[in-house]
Amino acid sequence: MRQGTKSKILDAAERLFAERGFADTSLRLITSHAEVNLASVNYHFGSKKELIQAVLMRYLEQFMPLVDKAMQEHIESATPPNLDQVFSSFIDPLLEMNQVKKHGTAMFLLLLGRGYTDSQGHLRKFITHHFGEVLSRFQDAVRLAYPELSDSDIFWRLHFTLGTVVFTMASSTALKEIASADFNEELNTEGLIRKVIPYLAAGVGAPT
Amino acid sequence: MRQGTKSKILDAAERLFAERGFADTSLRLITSHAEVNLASVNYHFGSKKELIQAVLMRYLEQFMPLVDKAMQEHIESATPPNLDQVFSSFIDPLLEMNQVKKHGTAMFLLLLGRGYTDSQGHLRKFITHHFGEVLSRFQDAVRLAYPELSDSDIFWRLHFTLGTVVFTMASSTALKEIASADFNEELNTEGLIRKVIPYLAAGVGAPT
DNA sequence: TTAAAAATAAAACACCTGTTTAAAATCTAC
DNA sequence: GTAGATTTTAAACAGGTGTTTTATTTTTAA
Repeated sequence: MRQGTKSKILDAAERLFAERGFADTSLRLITSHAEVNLASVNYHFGSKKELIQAVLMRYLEQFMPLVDKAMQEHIESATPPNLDQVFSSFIDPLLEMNQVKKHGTAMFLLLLGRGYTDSQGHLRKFITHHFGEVLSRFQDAVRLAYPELSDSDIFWRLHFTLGTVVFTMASSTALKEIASADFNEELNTEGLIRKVIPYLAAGVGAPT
Repeated sequence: MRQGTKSKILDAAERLFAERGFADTSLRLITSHAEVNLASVNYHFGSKKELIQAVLMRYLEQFMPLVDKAMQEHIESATPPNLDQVFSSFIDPLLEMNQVKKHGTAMFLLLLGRGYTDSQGHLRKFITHHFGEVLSRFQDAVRLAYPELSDSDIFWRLHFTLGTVVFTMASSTALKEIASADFNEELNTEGLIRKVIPYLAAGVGAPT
């Protein structure tokens, strides 16, 4: 066989989750698109919940080390970074997801968004459990760039930021269509990322 | 009877939608909480989709005229507004939702968030269809506050803003718990709104 | 009071859900 | 080549979904 059952399931699940969300994507839909037997999902992954985590894990374990490295560099640098630099550190890791797979960047952000907003947010716990240190390293870099900001304000503004990114990606298809019709502006994922960075940096850098 | 069937359904549906999302809330769950017959949902509202719209409509038809009035005042004012003023115009209409019903503000924003991110985004079309003029009046006020910003950038940044608000509210319960545990900071919905306004104004006002 | 309209109720409809079982097929190593 | 483990398959399981039908009750108006 060209491709193992497990990875055929992951590929189909990933596409469908991004398109329709987790709740609206049935295992039967996934397995029919993947052209595998229904029972193989439970055989290989245990449950639907674990399949969702496996789909995201494939991206996270590529993405997080790259972010971590960039934040480390900011922290260990002789001169403290500014917010634009900190946020721009996400651009390369995000675009690297396109190497992993076609439209990987958009898909990763889409999945992340769905994971954070869909029911119960069990993915939030999953992510903070597996990658908590990376997130706190990011927090450290922001603190260096804006030392006057309290820990509480850093916390809140970073979540505002996450919201902006995640929501924008979740609606990006619809938004790109409107922008294309209204402004004759064809934007790809990279263009969108570069549009949002100044917004985020200014927001986090706002006076309190 | 104390309360009509129709409004008992709306109240129960609203609470459950906000807690669990649209897809994860069944009509049977709604009707059992509302203590009405299952069939009464389809009798009074036609379908689940129309029930969702009715739940949001109850808030929107209170909220939108207030926003519209505030934006009109900015537009007709002799001196152009600044971005902080434009965004602060949302505070009162949002808090007014608490008069409509206990925890109304939080619930309204929660529902709005779910509606924008849940499947297919049919609520986005519903809102732009019913309240398109209000949204474009908001756009006009932003243009007055920041004339150098292109229409395309206004469009994108306002959607970034919507993302911030909607995502923050959708995760607000979890976030408030973390903030309470980590920073001994008890934040209510109004406090959260006042925390997010400077962030939004700075983001939209960022240089391009 | 009575006839028409509106609302409620219980039951059935047709279909979809994630998961499990048990048999068959395939692959792996001796 | 054959025994054993791994993987795939079809079928069933137990329960949930939104919606519709039919009958009954309640409300409204003449």
